[in-house]
Amino acid sequence: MQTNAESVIVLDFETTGLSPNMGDRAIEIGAVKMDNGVVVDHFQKLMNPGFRVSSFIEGYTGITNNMLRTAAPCDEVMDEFADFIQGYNLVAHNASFDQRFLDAELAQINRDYQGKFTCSMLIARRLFQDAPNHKLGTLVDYLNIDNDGVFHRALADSEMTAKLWLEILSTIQSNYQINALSFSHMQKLAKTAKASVPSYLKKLAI
DNA sequence: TGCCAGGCCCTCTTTAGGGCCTT
Repeated sequence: MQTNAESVIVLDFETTGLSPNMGDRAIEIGAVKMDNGVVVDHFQKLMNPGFRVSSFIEGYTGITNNMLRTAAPCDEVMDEFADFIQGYNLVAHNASFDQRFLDAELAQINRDYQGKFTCSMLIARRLFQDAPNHKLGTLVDYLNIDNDGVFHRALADSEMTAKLWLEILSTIQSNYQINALSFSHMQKLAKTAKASVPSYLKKLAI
C-alpha cells in the first residue's frame, strides 16, 4: 500500500442520485492514479444501472439514457475498477459521497478494497477559508487551476480534484516548510478542528 | 432546476437546527 500523500487515486462518481440506500446506482466512474504527484494512469467508464436515469441527471451530467443503453453493466465495470484501485489510498471531493457509492457497488459483487479515503473538500475548507465556497468548480477558479471547462463528468472532475489535491499539498508544504506529507497526515488534517489546523501543521514541520 | 441521504460544521449549541457539498 502506498503511504505517500502524493501517491493516491483520485476518483469521482456520476450517479442516478444522492443515495445508494434509496436505490441509486453509479452511472460513470472516473479516476486518475498518481505516483509521487505524477499522473501515471487513468480510468473512465460509463455503466448501465439497469433503469432509466431522470431528466435531471441527464441534464446535470450530460450522460443520456441513450449513452447508457450500450454501456456495460455496473457489476462488470466495478469489478474492473476494483482491480484498478488495489494498493492505493483514495481521494475524492466530498469523499463521504463517493465512498458510499464505492462501498455499495463493490458490496453488490463481493469485492473489497484496502485503501483508505480522505476528502479534498474537508481539507480545502480548513486551508482556503477565504474561498467563496468549497464546491469543486469554485475552488478550481479560486486557485486558478487549469481546466477545460468540462464539469460533472467523472474523469474531468477527478482530474480537477487531482490538481486541487496537488495544490493543497503544495500549499501546506510551502506555508509550513513540510517536506514529506503522508496520507495519514492528510486524513488527520481533514478531521482537525479549524482552529487547531495551524498548530497541527507546525508540529509536522522539520 | 428541485427533491430524496448523510456527514461535517457552525452557532443564537450540546435536551438543536440549518447550511454546505456530493448526483
